[in-house]
Parts: sequence; structure tokens; C-alpha cells
Amino acid sequence: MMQESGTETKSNGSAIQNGSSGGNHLLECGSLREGRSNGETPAVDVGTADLAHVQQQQQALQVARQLLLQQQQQQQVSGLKSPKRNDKQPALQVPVSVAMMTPQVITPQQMQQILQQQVLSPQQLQVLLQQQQALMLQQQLQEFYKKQQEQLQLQLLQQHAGKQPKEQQQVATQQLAFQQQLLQMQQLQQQHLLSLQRQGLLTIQPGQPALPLQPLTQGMIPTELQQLWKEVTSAHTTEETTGNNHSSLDLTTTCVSSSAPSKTSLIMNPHASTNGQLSVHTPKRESLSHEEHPHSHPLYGHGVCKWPGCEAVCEDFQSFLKHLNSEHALDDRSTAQCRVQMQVVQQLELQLAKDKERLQAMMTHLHVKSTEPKTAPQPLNLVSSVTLSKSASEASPQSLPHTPTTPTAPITPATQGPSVITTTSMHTVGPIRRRYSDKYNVPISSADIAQNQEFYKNAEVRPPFTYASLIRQAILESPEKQLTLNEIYNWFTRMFAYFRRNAATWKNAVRHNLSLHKCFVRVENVKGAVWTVDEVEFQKRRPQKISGNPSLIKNMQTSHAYCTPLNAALQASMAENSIPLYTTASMGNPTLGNLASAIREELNGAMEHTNSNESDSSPGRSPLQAVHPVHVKEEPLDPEEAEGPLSLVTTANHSPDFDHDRDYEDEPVNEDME
DNA sequence: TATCGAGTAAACATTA
DNA sequence: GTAATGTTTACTCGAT
Repeated sequence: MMQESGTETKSNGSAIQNGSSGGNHLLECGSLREGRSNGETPAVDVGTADLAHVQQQQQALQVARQLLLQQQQQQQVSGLKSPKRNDKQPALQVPVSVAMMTPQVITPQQMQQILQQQVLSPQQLQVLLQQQQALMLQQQLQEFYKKQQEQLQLQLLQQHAGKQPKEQQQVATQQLAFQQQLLQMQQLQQQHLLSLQRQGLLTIQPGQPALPLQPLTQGMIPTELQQLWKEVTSAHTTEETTGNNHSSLDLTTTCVSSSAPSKTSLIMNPHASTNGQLSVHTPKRESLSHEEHPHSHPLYGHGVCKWPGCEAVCEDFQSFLKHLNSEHALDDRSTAQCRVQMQVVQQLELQLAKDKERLQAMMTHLHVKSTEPKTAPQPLNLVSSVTLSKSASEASPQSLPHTPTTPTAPITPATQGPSVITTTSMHTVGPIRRRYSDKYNVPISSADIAQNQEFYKNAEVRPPFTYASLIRQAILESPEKQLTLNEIYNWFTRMFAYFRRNAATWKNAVRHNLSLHKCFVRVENVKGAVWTVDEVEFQKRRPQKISGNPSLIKNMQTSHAYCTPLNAALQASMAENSIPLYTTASMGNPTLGNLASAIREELNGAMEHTNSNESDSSPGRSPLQAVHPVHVKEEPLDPEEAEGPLSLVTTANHSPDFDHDRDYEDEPVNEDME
């Protein structure tokens, strides 16, 4: 017992070292799975709902415009009559950016949720983003309408008090001009969108639903609003002029997120100040900030303008300032870029906040003994879809695993549903019998580990893998595909918090498995004994559980394809290389290599089952192996070879001398080695 | 119910 | 002698 604890302590030291992050993948993949589990309907719903919102916005805007026109006509006809409503609602108390929080707009949280759940395709997200932008523009226009209307009413009140017919007539004239300018704004808006598309800030896919141009054309970009605002307001009282100089600037900001202390905007986005930078990005203020910090500018670094999409080389800071003031002045393009950048930042912030929140919830949950029902997410590895396929097609709901408690599990890109993979409570310690994924000899892959890395590193949840799989994974992850026992121990403690406790138990189990399974080969070298994996033996261990239904096998393979972005990446990588699953290229990338190994093994197994059921061919060799034999360990012909790395030998580099038909059962490697 | 795989525990041997 | 390592056996449990 003492020795075990001593080793455990030593192992813990190394276990704390690695803290690489993999949580995002984990979280996103989990969300993806949740999204998939709900089917494809939500994506469509969101899209249609958003379109409906756009239409609602459009209609509301039309009504507002009509009302405004009617009011203006009434004002022109009735002259000095002012509506009663104006008496009750002073014009200057109109909150700005209220429209930003109108329920028609998808809130950032909702957008965040949509993004995280990945229920929308990139194209749909693009459309959604554009629609949101259109809505924002619409709302900005509405705000402007409101303000303008209230300004007019205020002016009318003043005129009514002062009896100034000339100014009154002037205002009416300006109102007409305002209406005409609105029409121009719509055209400008279209140009603005086209400009965005040209800059690559907005992309509209050919097959994409047409962008709701009409709502967009009803919007107004800040510059135009500012200009219009100046034109409309500057001719009046000096108080208005001076006051609106500031207001005009704020209006620009308001169009984005409201620089005014709007509670709603603050509630909506705690980082609303970020958006307010739009109003700061005037050349004047840039110059001022530069005077304070002579050679420090967030948009300038390494002699390059860091304005998004610019990267213009500026020899010195002065030239940069010149470039900044000339190329990135307050114009349509800069405003659009600013807005896009703002949205990017906003989305990133929201993403971060959401992930933080989720992490916090996870951590909080994991520290509470969970008593959730079995339907909670299970820690499934990459190939759990195989299990699902099997379970969905063969197993009945009654065959659900008996899991006393189900902790919040690592979210992996697997599917939900009946699974043989079970977990115990995260603090479960002791001889809890359970079935793991290795029941189907499911090997874990680096992708699995990577996706659940943070979870298993921090949570004392028993990994849903057999000792054999874990040992194999540890060995395969090593550079030379061989590890000493102690290194295996360290890998366990490093990768899994669960194995930082009860070292005596699991270490004994590790040793037991190493000795028990023929797939683990002990190799003596100068430094001592190392353990390697005999992949052939490991394949032989695969039980033939799955019936040879070709459709099932197809489903299994299909499920792989839809399993995870990592899978997609793998497939892309494979497609890129035009290679089978196991190649030198994949081996060059350890993660991809192991992932390929995992999938290949799954497919091998599936095919193997199929073949073994269809014909009593040798179960020890899968068809893929026949084509691409995977030789894991090649026995050294002489003792000196044993000193070299006994790494996995794949098709690309495996020795032709290897006897594929060698029966490891009849000729145990262990004996040869020793 | 039998069988099998897996986990756990323990005893024992070997080696550094 | 001790600790680490390796082997083997026995037992239990869950799934088939």
C-alpha cells in the first residue's frame, strides 16, 4: 500500500502538468450532439422565425413611416396643432436604442445559442447574421424616425409658442427633403451592402435565400444618419446645433449600440461599450489618442495597419496616421467594417461568456452528486455511434445500462440514445462493475481524449474505456509507441483525475491487463522493459457482437461521417490525401493518425463482423487489414532490434518480411521476447 | 442458465 | 530488505 501511494504522489506531480484546453471542442461538440439529437427541425424553425421577425420589422417600419407621414401632413395642414401625446411624452426623454431590444430581434444570447448548438449551417448563420444586421439597421432607422419626429414636435411647440411662420415653413420644407433623403438612403443602403459583399464582409451564397433587401433598404447607415441629422437640425436654434453636435456623434453610436446610457442596451450586452468604439473611431479622436500614446495604437503594429482587411505597410507612425485618416476615415466602408468587427467582437465575447458560464455550470454540477436520469449525456467516445447504431437497431430500451448515477459527462460528438457506455458517479470509487465501450473493443482515440481531456483531467469520473483500451492508447500516444509501466501509470494519472486515487487498485488492474492480454507485448531493452501494443492481437479481441446486416454496417459508417467535426476534419484530410484510413499522412499527425486508427478499427470491426457472419473466414483479420495490414509490432529478429522503437508499422512503412499469417495464438510473443 | 469479457483483489515471483 | 514490476488465479458482475 505504501508503495502505491508513493507512486501515486509521484504520478500526481506529472499529472498536473498538462492543462491544455480542449473544452471548447468538447462543449461545442456536445452542443452539436444535442442539436442533432433534437433533429433538424430547430434549425428550420429558427430560420423561419427569423424571417418572420424580419417581416414583422418591415411591417412595423412601414406603419411607422406611414404614421410619420400622416403626422407630418397633419402638421402641415393644421399648422401649429401639436398632438396631445407630445405633451405627455416630452421629446427629449425618448430612450435611445430601445428598439435594439425589441423582441423581434434575436438576442445575442439566442444567437449565441444558435451558434453553439450549430443547428444552423454556415450559410444559414450567414443569412441570420445579415438579417440581424438588417434588423439593427431597421431599428436604427426607427429610432431616428422617433427622434426626428420628436424633434419636429419640439420645434413645432417652440414655433407655436413663438409664432414664427417662416421657420415653420422651413421645417416643413426640411421634412419634405427628409422624406426624399430617405429614399436616397435606401439606395445607399443597397450600395452599402454591395460594398460589404465586395469587401468580403458579407457573402451571399448563390443558393442562399435572397437577402431581405427591403428591410435593409429601410435601414440607414450611421454616416448618412449623421449627415441627415446635421442637415435637418443644424439650421435651427444654436442650442440645437451645439447640442446635436454631440448628439450627431452619439447618433452614430446609437445606431450601433447606443452610446447613451440606455439600460436596455446595457442589459443586452454588458460589453456595449465595445460597440461604442464606433463613435470613437473618428480621425479626430484617433489623433487625440495618439498624442497621449505617441507610438502606440491598437491599429498599428509591426509597421502594418491592423485595420481589418487592410494590412497596409506604413513605414512610421506618422505615415500610419496619415494612412489611417485617409484610408479609414469615417465613411461607409469604415463604418461597415467597424460594424462587422464589432459584431465579431461581440460574438466572441458572447461565446466566451457562454463557454465560461457553461464551464462554471459543469464544474458546479460535477461537484454535486448527480442523480440525473439516464437520459443525461453520456461520455461517449467517437465511435459510440456504432454502439448507437447497434442499440438502435438491435437493442431494446430495456437494455439500457444500469447506471446508478449519471454525472454530467464529457460532451463528445457522439449521439445520444441507448448506449452500453455507462459511467458512475464522478466520485465513485471501488469495484463498480460496468460495461465500457471496449465491450465492442472500441478503442479510444486521441480525438476522444482530446475532446474529453479537460473533463477527465479535472473530474474524477471513471473514463468509459477499458483498461486495455486505455493502456493501448497510452502506448500509441507515445512517440515510440512503447511505454514502461511507470510511464503508463503516469499517462493514466495525467489524463484522468479518476486515476489519481486508488492507485493500488487501478495499477494492479493495469498490470493485470498488461499480463493478461496478448495484445500487450513486453519488450526488453537496455533501459528495461517496455510495453507495446500488438494491434493484430488487439483486433482479435474484438468480439463479434454485431450482426452482419449490411445496412447496419452502412449506418455505422455513415454515423461516423456525421459524428463530429473532427471526423469531418479527418475525412477531409483523408480525402485530401486520397488515401485509406491508415496512411503515412495520417500517421504523421498523431491525432489524425490515432483517430484514423480508431475509425479504421471500427470499420474493420464492422466489416469483420459482416464477413465473419457471412462466411466463416478468419476472424482475426479484417478485410481492410488484408488490404492494409496493420502490423503493430514486429518482433525483433535479434536482441539488438529490440532496443529500437517498436512503433506501429503501417502499410506505408511496415516491413514486407512480416508474416501476415502468423498465428500469435500459437506462438505467443511474450515467450519469444523473453 | 451458461458463457464470456471485464474489473477487482490478492498471492507470488522476479528484478533493480 | 524494499519497492517496483510482472504473472497468475479467483471471484464478481454485467451482458449476451
